[in-house]
Amino acid sequence: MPQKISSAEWEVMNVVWEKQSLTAAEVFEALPKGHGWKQKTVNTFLTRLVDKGVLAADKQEKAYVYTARVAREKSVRIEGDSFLQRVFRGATGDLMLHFCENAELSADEIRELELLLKKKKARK
Amino acid sequence: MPQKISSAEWEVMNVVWEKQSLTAAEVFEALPKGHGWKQKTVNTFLTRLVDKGVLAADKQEKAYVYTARVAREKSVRIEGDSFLQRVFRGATGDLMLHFCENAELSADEIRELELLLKKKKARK
DNA sequence: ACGTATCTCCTACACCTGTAGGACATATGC
DNA sequence: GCATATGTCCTACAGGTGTAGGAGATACGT
Repeated sequence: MPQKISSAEWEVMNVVWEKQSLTAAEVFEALPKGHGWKQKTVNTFLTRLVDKGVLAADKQEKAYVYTARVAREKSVRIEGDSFLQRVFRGATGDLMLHFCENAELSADEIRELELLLKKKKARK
Repeated sequence: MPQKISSAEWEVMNVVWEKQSLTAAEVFEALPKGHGWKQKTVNTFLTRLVDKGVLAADKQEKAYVYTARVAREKSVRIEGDSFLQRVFRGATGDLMLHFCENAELSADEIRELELLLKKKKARK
């Protein structure tokens, strides 16, 4: 039911989810520089996210404060499933192998993954 | 250099990569039913993929035969990186954990992953 | 050779996305 | 109170995407 979040909108949502509650100016400030987006552009993204029901805009004196209405986990699951279907036709194993091969993982991350796999095996 | 492949186009590419060389009608035939796409719609996707340089169209008598000009592995890497950045800000570990938690994995897949992780650890 | 089935080519159109600009309301410093 | 800064609202516009339709060329059966 939450509508699709576009690529640029994800950037915005990532900062909102992290910082919880911010004004448009604060979002602009917190965004990784390098996109080269103007404040106005960021405002557009915010408005669209509100239209999509992903953000709530709360008028405080002076300016709106934006807050997420959709949990990050939920959006990640939707986007993840979509990616999984599109690119790997739902084969999670293939997906995991791909990222496992094509990515750097810290020793810690590897340990954590091994643990998770062990638990998964045990649960069978 | 290959342009972005849209969601519907991925479906098409998936069958082309699998079957190697097909006509528009064959692609249409091979596509998972349930999209409800008309032949004309599929044709549009094929044309656009040719424009993007992802497919080659080869005029045989009667009809064009389409073939991939870009290796699946390459497109998967590009799309994968983009997804990784967008949703997990580049944190592969988080991505892996997400799919590990949210997905069914066969015993075989788990074994294979464990093996890969072990190799990765060894290579440090 | 003629009708019929195929295929391709060109065209369309609405909605989404990235990218803002300008007008107008409002708060703030002095 | 007035100029200035800040924020919101509405508008725009080109390129990408999903979704085809119709016209015209071509091959095929008889």
